[in-house]
Amino acid sequence: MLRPHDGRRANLALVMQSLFNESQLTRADLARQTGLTKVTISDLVAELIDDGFVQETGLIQGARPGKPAAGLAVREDQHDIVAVDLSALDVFRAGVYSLKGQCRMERNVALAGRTGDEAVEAAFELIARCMEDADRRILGIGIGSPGTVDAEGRVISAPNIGWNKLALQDKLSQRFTVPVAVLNDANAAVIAETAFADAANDLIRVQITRGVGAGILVAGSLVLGTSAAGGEIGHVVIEHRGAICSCGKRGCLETWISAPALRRRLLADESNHNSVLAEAGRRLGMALSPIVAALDLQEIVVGGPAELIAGPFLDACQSLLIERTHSEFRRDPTVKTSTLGNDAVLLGAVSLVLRTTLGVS
Amino acid sequence: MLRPHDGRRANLALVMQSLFNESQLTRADLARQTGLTKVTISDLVAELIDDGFVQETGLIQGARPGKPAAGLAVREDQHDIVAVDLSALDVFRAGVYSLKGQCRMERNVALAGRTGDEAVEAAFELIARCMEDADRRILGIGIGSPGTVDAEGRVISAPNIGWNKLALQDKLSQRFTVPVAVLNDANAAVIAETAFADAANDLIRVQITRGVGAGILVAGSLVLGTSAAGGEIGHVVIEHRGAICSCGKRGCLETWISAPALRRRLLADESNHNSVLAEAGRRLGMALSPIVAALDLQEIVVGGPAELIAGPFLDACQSLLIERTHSEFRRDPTVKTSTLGNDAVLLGAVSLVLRTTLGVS
DNA sequence: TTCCGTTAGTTCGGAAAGTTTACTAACTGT
DNA sequence: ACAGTTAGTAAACTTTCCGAACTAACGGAA
Repeated sequence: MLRPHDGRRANLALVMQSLFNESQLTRADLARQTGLTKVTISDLVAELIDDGFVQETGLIQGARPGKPAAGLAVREDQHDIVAVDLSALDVFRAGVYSLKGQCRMERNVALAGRTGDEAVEAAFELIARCMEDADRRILGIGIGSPGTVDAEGRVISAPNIGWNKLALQDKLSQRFTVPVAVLNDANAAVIAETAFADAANDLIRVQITRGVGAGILVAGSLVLGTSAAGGEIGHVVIEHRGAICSCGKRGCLETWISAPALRRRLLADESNHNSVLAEAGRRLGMALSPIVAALDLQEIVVGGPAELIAGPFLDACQSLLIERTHSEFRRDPTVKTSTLGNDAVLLGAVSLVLRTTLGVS
Repeated sequence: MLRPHDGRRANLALVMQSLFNESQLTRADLARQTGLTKVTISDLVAELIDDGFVQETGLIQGARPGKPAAGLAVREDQHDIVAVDLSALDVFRAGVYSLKGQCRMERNVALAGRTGDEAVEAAFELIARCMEDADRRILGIGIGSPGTVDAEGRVISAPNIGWNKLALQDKLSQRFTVPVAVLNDANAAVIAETAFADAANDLIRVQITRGVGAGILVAGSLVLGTSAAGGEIGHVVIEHRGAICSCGKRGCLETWISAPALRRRLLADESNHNSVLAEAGRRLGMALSPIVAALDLQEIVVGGPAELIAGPFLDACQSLLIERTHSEFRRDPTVKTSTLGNDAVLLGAVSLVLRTTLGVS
């Protein structure tokens, strides 16, 4: 159902989105951009100023007739966001971030082999520490979790931490008074690319670590999938002659290009460093080409160890992708390394909170 | 921007959607299903009855205490929809359809080699004939066109018919007074499967004719893509050792499994009928497996000549898909033939009008 | 047979949100 | 000085939804 209230929220989000896109706007600018009337914009802006999300930045003097306009900008000194990355093997990372994605505090906790409820407890304590140390109001808590996470923030299955059907978002919502949002780590990372690295709105972001996962954006929306397994491309068989995978199948993408698999291959064939990497890049391209064509993607972002992916690996991946999907009706896709480094998931958690609370993406 | 009016439209759509899903509901049922209050529902229903979209079907007598409820149902004798399929090689097909997808009139026109503006003219005349012959108010005109079609209903490129950047939707809107919506044929077909054949909301539908195309639904939304080329999987290279394709590449999916290619292969190897078909089915499975995994799809629908696709072709496709994407976290995908036959695009055009005018999908 | 509880639906007054219209404020250029 | 232009606000009105109280119609128990 849609109450008048929801329309208001959508329009507030529209204003915030415009203000996030440009560094400074006037009420008149906002009216023109959004299509709402000046009156409504004034009212919306007043509410946003009241809530501390927007501030006036003084009069804008211009060499034009008419009353000088009052500048408006996102206010960054009132609210912060707690972002959490649970995807690393041995450490839970968290931080207090500004609305624009600047890290203001960092808090980590070593996992030391803890799994199941103990790991949940560790995450709770880490977040509580962030909340206590924060010196501004916390807009919300965003979390990137390993495993499959459904639309309600339940971790359906995360074998490495031993989580099963864990209602993480619900539990955290009860414990903390601010909004909480949980997302799969790869999905968090992909929204970070659009929010903080100017990536496209139709995008796939592949993360290469111990395994291989991906997050997919279609028209700016995350692909969650029927079983919350959207983007899980690590266990697609690329060629049935490959090595046996931990999942039981043979020749999964992970057996070709996961970081450990790649390092093994490099050790086994030290003289042909580049050709080993290029071969792996082509394998990734084989997996991606049907996806790129089907979703009509122009941009692929890859995250992972730079010494593995930057260079021959991505070059070969892009070449093969173009070779296999070139069409006169579409621009050829480009394959880039992520510029967000190790913080992609954390920034994704920030973006997640911005999405769910302010409607900004 | 979102005016109060838009919220109203969304709530009207919500009511219509519920009424489309079940054959009969009461105002009280609608209030419970939608979350809106009885008062609002009564108001919305009154408007829908006024506009001829809903009718009361008499009191429902039940063995329960309380006032007997008045049944409500979608009214089918007031509005019809004009659906058009421009995707066939030599004929433009059109029809007048009821809101529930029943064909009430059929009108076709032989193309006789006409292309470009002449073909546009032929389509206009065909639609005009349908509008004149219709005996009920026309809710809208829905069109499935070959080629790439963008979100504004412009045919970006349809080589066979000689159309380029043709603002088909705009032109038709100016000529006819009712809403017009244009969609790519494969995209029309896939929304028909969910609307009229009970298919899932996450779905890919592959059409095998002279070429190979697909329509993709993610969470009920069509994948249009950056260049309006979403679903265009016909020219993904499956194996570089294949035949040379009309697009210039080698080993495109079309060279393996398009209807003409398949028929050629069957003729060339008549003794191994089934294994030729199974081999082709596996090729389709190779193309689909990364897509199925990435989008977490559980359902694949294939349309095309039954003598080619029903049987070994689809069996092999499904086997290979499961072989390559099986995961303990996901149900294995099923591959089905379309039950809509040659009318998939026409029914998709009907569904398109229902989507754009009533918000029903 | 009466009366109470239950369910369906409407009437009425009010709150929220956005619009139109008319206004004030403050500047540029002639 | 004054006309034209742009930014922003004030007041009245419209649309839309809701809560509370109401009417309508039924089954079942006293």
